[in-house]
Amino acid sequence: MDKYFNDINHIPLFAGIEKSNFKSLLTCLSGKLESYDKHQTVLFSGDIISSFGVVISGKVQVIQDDYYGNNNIISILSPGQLFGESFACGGPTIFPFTVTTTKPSVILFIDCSKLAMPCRKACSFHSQIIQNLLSVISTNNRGLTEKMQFITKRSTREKLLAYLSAQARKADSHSFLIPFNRQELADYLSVDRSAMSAELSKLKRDGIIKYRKNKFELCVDSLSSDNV
Amino acid sequence: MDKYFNDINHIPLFAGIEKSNFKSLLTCLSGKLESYDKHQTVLFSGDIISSFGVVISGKVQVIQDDYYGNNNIISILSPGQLFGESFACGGPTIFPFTVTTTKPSVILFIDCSKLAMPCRKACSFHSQIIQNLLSVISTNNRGLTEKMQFITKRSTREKLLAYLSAQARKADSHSFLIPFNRQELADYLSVDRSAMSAELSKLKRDGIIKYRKNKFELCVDSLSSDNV
DNA sequence: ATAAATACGTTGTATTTCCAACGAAAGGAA
DNA sequence: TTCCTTTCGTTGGAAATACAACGTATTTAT
Repeated sequence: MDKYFNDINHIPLFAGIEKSNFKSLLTCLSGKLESYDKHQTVLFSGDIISSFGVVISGKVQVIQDDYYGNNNIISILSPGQLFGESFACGGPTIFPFTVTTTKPSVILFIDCSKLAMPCRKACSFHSQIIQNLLSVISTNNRGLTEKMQFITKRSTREKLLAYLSAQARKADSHSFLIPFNRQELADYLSVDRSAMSAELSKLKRDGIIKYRKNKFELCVDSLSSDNV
Repeated sequence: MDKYFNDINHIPLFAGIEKSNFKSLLTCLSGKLESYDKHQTVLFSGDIISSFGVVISGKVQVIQDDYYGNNNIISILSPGQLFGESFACGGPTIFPFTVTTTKPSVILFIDCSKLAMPCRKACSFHSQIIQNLLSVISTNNRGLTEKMQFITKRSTREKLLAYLSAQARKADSHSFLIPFNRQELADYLSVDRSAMSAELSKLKRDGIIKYRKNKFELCVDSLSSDNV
């Protein structure tokens, strides 16, 4: 069991937790460790969950099977990532996705209701975990909110400009690197890659942006609202 | 001051908190009440915040001014709603929106770092608040995730079908009511209203859905993945 | 170094969406 | 009732997107 916990500090949920405290923490939260083979189902869509999962090792997929029987991959999770947290933390809720392993995996389940309750021992790491969980969910939230701003734009051009200007703002510079290649950027903005590529060319031709590979630059002299 | 807190139980963050405990709770969390006139700025974009706001009375707007100087309304908040929570709860963070009042408003600010810490009095409502906050943020998260599933579809037809089948699943029935009129649905799915209306008609003509006003029905005999 | 694979831009066509405008239907107010 | 407002569906033209296909550059593997 110990072997799994060598790098718990790389897991955002356990940031700032002493490794020596970790076992008692698990007891305190009644964490449950489960092992799965490849292609096993961890959670079924429709399950009512009050605990969330932490991927300790392996790899799992979160899948949505819709009304028409199509399977959509919602996300692919690597060690350190959570699933079900925003369902379990709102009281027992129906979980609308199916979680399956794509590699042999070890998963830690933590009961949400145990979390918020102050434990008898008033352990210091207890409040740390709560803060971490709040932080993880909040970060997730910010990511979704930000992405929403881009995707809700109607045209590819607007989506690109919204995305690029947000990156420029973050970098606090006209020029900046983006962490995506073209296909990934297209997926992120949910547009067609080739159409996006064409639109990028047009933006360049129009003198609004410059780019080369994943280095982009917003042209200052184009900063009028006409372009958006 | 008391006048503001007559219906704190309608505020999700304070669900389950006894009104009699409320004052000591505020002390415990060092909550700060602030009053604003109409059209005052509550938070400036770029502010570093470690506390979030609870709209007690009035009405406020959350606005994003982008790189090109355009103002986009992110959300309009009524009493009981929060802002800044997913920024403040991830440690002190730069807040990328501007918050302004559109009516005279009273806002309660709560420091996030005070929340997670167990207080000296080990008050019971403290853990209740944490659970509530987790619940609020989680619910927000679920809403964003769900909406994302619809909006990331490429065509209006797919967006509609994804949305409608999700509603059908929630209602656990082929027929169900939706809480939007056409314009609101179009805004939610971020498509053009008239184009959406046309697409709805086409879906009806194709025998895939039936609808009248805001009552919709998915036709069972059309449940093949060909339509999606 | 060579070959294979991947990433990227371009183009043309078929679809789809947007946008503006209009009329019909439904609902509310006087 | 009558008038006014809002909601909704429809249509047509302009614009944008998706999709498939292809050539080139760049990267990775052998």
